[in-house]
Amino acid sequence: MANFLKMSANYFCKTCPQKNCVIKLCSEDDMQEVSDKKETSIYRKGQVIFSEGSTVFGIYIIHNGKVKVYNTGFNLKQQILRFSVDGDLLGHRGFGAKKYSIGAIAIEDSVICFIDNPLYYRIIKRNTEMLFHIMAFYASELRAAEARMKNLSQMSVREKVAESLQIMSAIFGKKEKERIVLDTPLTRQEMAEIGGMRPEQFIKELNIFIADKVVGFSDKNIIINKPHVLTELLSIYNQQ
Amino acid sequence: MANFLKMSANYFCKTCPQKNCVIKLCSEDDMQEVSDKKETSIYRKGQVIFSEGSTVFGIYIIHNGKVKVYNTGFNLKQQILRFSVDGDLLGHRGFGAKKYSIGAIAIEDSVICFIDNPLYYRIIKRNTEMLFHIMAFYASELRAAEARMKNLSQMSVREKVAESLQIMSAIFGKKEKERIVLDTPLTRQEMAEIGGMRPEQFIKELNIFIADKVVGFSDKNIIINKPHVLTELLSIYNQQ
DNA sequence: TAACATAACTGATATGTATCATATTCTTTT
DNA sequence: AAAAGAATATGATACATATCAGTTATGTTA
Repeated sequence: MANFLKMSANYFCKTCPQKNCVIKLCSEDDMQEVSDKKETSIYRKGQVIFSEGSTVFGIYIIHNGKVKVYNTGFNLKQQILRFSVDGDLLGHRGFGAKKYSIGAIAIEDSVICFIDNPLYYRIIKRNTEMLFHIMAFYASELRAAEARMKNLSQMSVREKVAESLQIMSAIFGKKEKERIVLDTPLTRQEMAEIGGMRPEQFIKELNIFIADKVVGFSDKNIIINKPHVLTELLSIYNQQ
Repeated sequence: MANFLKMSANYFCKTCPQKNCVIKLCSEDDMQEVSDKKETSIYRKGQVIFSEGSTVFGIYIIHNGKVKVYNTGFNLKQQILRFSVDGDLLGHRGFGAKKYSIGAIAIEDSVICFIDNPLYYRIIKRNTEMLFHIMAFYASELRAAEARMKNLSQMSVREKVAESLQIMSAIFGKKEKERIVLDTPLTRQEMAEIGGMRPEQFIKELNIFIADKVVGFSDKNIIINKPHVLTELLSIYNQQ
């Protein structure tokens, strides 16, 4: 972990380059206190950050990296609820609860800061701007969760695959002219879990998109050749 | 609306009997200010409180009554996201947004207080206890939404009907010994929309529960004769 | 009370989805 | 480089669900 020690010099909140972090909305004093007391760790790809049923001790903020937030159903079938990326809060669903109802796993090497509850509670009491930002974040996540709830119950497998591709585009996509390259570490299984599908279903529909030239491959990456086709397919769900 | 004027005497926050209202967590001064500036209205059964796409001006609190919160999918298929009852916040998903992404309709005559955003923002800034209560409420709603997201994508129609019956029990159920009487104004269509189903599906599965004596009728009310059968059927989704 | 409109219910059928079995490709390990 | 294991892919089949058409019941209005 020499790597960790070398990097940790960047983890003073004041000089931290992560501009999306909510701690940036704190007063100078509070930012200093967080800087002193937070614990910053590296999570390797596949490593568990917290798991379903484990105790809530505080809140996490992603310095950099990517995390999948999931929930295990019966017979171990998982549903991916959300991806969290640089600057995102993580574990905020646990606010006011004793145990996490969901789990979080790093899907690439990630640097994540942890702030314990007593400190977190103190700073949100004192920093209105940060607080409003967090409340607005909760509200937007609630809207997103409910929109997906409706979508999952109404979409066909084909549409779920299209939506999953769009969600992955937002997280992993790199634009190349018209095309979007999905450089993602996700397995087909995990891609299927975004839309609550089986891997076979995902693969079959994906291959239909490939036959239609909407999607392609390059260096084993999925390439979305015609993003607008997906957008049109899903437009009936996204209007307003 | 003479009825309204007569009742409005009860709507001074200080003397209001609604103990679950978050305003009860405010300071005396703030409660007085809310009491003066809020607008209390009666919504008749079926009346729209706010609709999808309408502008967010503030927040609602249910003095008494019952409200369905829904989202319209394509070809007008609706998904009921949640029921809100006495003391609940309503419209809080709109926090930080310009427009509502969801709609709310009274499903029985309801008395609802409205607080505009400037006032709401002022009081949550100043009242930490209220604020923490609201944040915990957001977190719990997020957990509930995500749990239902998983359930909707994994449950069979039979299980969705069982879950819908449980959800209705929590809102409309009156316990009579072992049995639960569902005295609800919901149509079959609306019951189906709780679980994202078609009314035919709901009715068919409901009748199978009736054939199995798990559910029955009395005075046109649905009676859940054996609540434990539903609980067992859903136990695989609720463990942890 | 009759007529109408809405809601509730039933059955048949087509479509879509889940599951299983198996084949192929890729990746990792020795 | 060979072998083993994992991930990906494909096809066949059974099952569940969606949809449609039509019937019965209920409630509302004139």
